[in-house]
Amino acid sequence: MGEQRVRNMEEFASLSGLSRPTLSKYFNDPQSVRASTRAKIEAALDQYDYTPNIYAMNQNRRLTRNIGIIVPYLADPFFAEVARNLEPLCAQSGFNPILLSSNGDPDREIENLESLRSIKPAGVLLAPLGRRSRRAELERFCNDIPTVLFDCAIGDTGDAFFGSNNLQSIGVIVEYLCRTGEPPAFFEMKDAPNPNANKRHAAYEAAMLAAGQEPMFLQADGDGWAFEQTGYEHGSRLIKARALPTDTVLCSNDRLAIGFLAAAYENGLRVGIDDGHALRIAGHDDHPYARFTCPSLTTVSQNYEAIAGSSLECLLGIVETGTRPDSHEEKLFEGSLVMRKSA
Amino acid sequence: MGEQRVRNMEEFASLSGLSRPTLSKYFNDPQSVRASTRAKIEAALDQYDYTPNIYAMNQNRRLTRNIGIIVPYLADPFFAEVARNLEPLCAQSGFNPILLSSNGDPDREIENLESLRSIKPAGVLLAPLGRRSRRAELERFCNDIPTVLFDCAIGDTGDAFFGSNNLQSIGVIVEYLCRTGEPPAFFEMKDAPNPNANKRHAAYEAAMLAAGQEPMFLQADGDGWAFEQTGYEHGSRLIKARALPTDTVLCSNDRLAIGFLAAAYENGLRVGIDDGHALRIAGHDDHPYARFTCPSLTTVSQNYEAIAGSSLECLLGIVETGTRPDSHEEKLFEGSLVMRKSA
DNA sequence: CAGAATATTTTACGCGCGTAAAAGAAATTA
DNA sequence: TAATTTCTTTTACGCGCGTAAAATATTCTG
Repeated sequence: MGEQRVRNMEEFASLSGLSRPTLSKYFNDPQSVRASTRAKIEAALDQYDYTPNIYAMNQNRRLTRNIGIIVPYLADPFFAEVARNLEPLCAQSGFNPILLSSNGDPDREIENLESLRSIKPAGVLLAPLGRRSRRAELERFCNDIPTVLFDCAIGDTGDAFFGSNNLQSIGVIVEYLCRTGEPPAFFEMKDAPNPNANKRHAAYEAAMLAAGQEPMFLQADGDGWAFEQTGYEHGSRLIKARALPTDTVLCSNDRLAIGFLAAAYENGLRVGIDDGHALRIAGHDDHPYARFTCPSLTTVSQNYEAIAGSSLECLLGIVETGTRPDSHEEKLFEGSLVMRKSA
Repeated sequence: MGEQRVRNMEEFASLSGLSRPTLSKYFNDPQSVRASTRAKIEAALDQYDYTPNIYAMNQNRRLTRNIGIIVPYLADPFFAEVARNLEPLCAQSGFNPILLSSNGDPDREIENLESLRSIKPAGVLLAPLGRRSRRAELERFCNDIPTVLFDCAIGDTGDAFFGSNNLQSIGVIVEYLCRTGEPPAFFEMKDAPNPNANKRHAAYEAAMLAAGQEPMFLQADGDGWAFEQTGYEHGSRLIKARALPTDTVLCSNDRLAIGFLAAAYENGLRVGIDDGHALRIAGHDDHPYARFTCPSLTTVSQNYEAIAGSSLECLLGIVETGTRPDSHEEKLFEGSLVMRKSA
């Protein structure tokens, strides 16, 4: 490929026998020049080593091709997986993903947004922290820059929101648990950082009432994003105190369930659906490791791909048409029951 | 804070009663102007809403303040954790981290490097894929741009390398296992994507010989990064075929061990160190979830923080002095035994 | 093949900032 | 207070590209 290094577009223009503005047009959109011209350019591109200076391009363009992606916690496998999938999708559409993690810290969330702002992104995909997010500042950002929220909604902030239908998904698993054994108690964080947790709380309550059962809540206090630890500690406490009101526990998410499973195991409680079980434990999300817990975790899957894919598609639509929707779109994807061995 | 929006440095200069070059100097390094001047600038910064245009800055600066970070697989908790820690460290030093994942694909690894190249980063931290990496292209990149490798070395490519001392860490756990029970068989991938796996293989062999034992290898074929799945499938096969040569298995990494644990559990094998155990399983890395497996996983910790921290420190040193070392530095951190319940 | 439609070139300007050199002002030293 | 050092201003140029308008060339249509 490239042998001779070319400094700038001017030089490359004369080498390829074309004018600089034509090349500028080509680099903005290869389809915008005649096919014969395009062939010439691409031949020259093959012969010489030249790439336009991104900074000079972005300085003058109305719109960069940067897409910001902000997740609340990168070490959470759910978000790592989403980020991993989003990256190539962006690239395929000719956009440049900028991945940032808030690390569970509302200040960092805002810092990330401000740092994105200075990059003049075409748009951003934001999975907010949730209840602790600084709402006013988020809204100000969304007003200035096309932003699609996913995973967790903040009122009707942002041009659109894509997430899971917690009402449906919790409904499905509560119904399943009630049908196949004792009705489940609901294990959750007392101060959940994420409004999804509140929705799941409400969904559980509704589903239990619908099944003619009395809701039972088990609430752990614990801070931040160390869900497994919280699940383990509070789970141990409950088991040791024999404070479980039923033999079935539905955890607000799989990470809590993983911790609870560890607690049950260490306290010699046999978890599962086979005869002689002492406890059934179910989760929510279909975490990448749910398949490998002992026993494997019964849960409700979140449609990761649909959520990530739709969010990006929606954002790119806004970016490419250049018109922001006047109404806040919102779409919730249904979860499906994943029956394994733990419940 | 900022009320009136200021377009450019020129305008901000006149508003703050200073000259543009002085401001330019300030934004490059606040310490380079007199304290009284700095106070004036910061007062103005408080009063008006102005941030320099990054693109214009980077266009003309010899050096950007971008640090590229490339990891082989973002959904691997080890790398997610490293990335999560690296981000704020960069920011604290006034650098801007750009996080990219190779997703296990050598082509993407090179694409990521090329995409970084166009951003003219001050330096990059690279955890390469390993054996599948395109070595020649990596080296070309490292010649052009200050690059520190971590986790996995590729010959002596890069200005420096920071990783784990596999010889020592495997030695420690092999010695422990031999001392406390039957000598371990070594469970690994047949075609490991990562040279660390080869080093661990050799380290196991050496440690076993040193302990006067015959090395025993259990090799799974499986592709890519789905280690848990591979560990589970091959583990099930071995257990069902009663093909384990000893009651102790040392897995090349924790993710394999997590899969193996699941296989043992499903096949009714009691794993652990207490009396009556059928199997002992150990891992390597101290994966974030190793604490929560059933039973909790005995393993050797990698010093994540030291590896990530030292790599960044080294890179920033190179960047800030502007001189690249003439010899390839290499530092290996020792792992420490983490005794839990599985072995 | 003429005329219309479309692409390309030319020309010219602007973006927002870095940077260098010389001149001027302020702070420090003796 | 004068001399010296240090910092700031002025002036001027350049970076690599976007973009607009008018002139020119190419391709398409009938």
